Amino acid sequence: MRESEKETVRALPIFSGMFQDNFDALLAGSFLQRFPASVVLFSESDLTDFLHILIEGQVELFASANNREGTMTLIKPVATFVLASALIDGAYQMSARTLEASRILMIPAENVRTAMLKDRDFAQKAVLELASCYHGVVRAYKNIKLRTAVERLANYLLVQHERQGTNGALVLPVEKRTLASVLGMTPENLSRAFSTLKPYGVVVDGPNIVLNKMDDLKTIAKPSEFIDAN
Amino acid sequence: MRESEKETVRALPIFSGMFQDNFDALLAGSFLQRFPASVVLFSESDLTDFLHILIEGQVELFASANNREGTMTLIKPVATFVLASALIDGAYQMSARTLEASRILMIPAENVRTAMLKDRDFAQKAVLELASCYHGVVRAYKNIKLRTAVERLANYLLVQHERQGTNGALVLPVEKRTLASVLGMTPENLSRAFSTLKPYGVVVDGPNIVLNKMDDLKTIAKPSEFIDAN
DNA sequence: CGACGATTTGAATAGGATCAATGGGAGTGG
DNA sequence: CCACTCCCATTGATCCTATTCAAATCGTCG
Repeated sequence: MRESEKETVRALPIFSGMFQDNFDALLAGSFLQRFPASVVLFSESDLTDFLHILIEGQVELFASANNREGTMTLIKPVATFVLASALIDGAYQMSARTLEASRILMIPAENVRTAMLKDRDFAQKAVLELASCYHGVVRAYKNIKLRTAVERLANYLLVQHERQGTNGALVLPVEKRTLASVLGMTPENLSRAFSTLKPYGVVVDGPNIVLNKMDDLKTIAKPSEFIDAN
Repeated sequence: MRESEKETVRALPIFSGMFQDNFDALLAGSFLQRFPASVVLFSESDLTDFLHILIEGQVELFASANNREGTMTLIKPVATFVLASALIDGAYQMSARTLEASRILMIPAENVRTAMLKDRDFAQKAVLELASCYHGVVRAYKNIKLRTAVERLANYLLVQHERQGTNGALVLPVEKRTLASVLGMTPENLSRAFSTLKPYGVVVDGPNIVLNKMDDLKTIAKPSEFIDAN
């Protein structure tokens, strides 16, 4: 890993308060690796060797069962993933693949567990991160259990709209087929869900979305502070 | 709290390795409270005042949106709940109600955060507990996203069957209406799912279930190590 | 140009929910 | 002890949501 990159990593919130010795020990045996798009990084049954930190690119965490496959969540830079698995020392529980060419910092799980014990600041931040991830999955679980497909899409659009500046338009950050999987539906059904939202002022042109009737859209979406990410 | 009860609590795995001073500080301001059945303990929007530990009884964590309600998970003694919320110092994110008369140890969330910083053994165990809860929600999320209602029921029966001794029979530990909510379906649909499983050797008599064709049941259930709890 | 994959649309089907009605305990009060 | 009530569970009928299968369009890339 280059020195400049090491400094970038060092500046990440989760590492920023660590003692230098502990940080160096944590990164011993770590490496920053480049992956092309559409590469499987690990499978849910693999034993957790590394805590991953996505520096650049995009990663999908997904799961399979029967013959079905579903997106668990999308990871965007800069963020850790599979922290829980790295702490528990078992299987990853989720599979991962790159959606774009990506750079990923891979830290031996063993080092993470050691650092948790040695460095109080790191332990504190890792715990908060983990608790936050927990609430993230809880939100996703509520989302799919308590809402219909159209409601999930409507709320997704509202969240993206806010994140992208609340200016009446937004751009889908992923392919529609991936979005469908994130929202727990088939690509065909996503197409139809967009059609259903047309009377609510949702205009679709490829990845470009315009929201013309925010009030109507919110009426059908019924957004909830405790489901939709801030 | 009585001395005998305090000792029971002290012996719980999550506390067993704590220094006595830290344990005493953690329990300062805590109380063990009795609740009758069907009482709401807190709502998802409430600020997290306490880490809860269910000593006796049964508790349901649930969530609401639109006009719908869904069970997130059931808590059985002895187990902590809302650990993540207690660490983050925000809203509970889930609501809770007793399903039976219950005794619950309530520890001020502030104390938990302090203990995490002061006591390494407690911090270590709390982190593992949290990571384990995280994987629990991930499993639930996979379960509902990748399986049909009948498959969820079939796998639920297989898990309960193992937990209860793998002797060809099991007893449902909750009312069917609650089970339906846990499995993400309506009570009517649960009834029909049981009917669907009849040709697979599932005989239902109230809460008593007999499994006569384990192989057939497994064929339709397609159990997965990474979805179904051990 | 031609192949491939993403997206959309249509038609048919399956999975679940809703509404309504009935039967069956458990608990209550007379 | 019995009648009554209430709630759970089951069953039927119907409706709605979402998936599947098929086909057409479109854009990208070699």
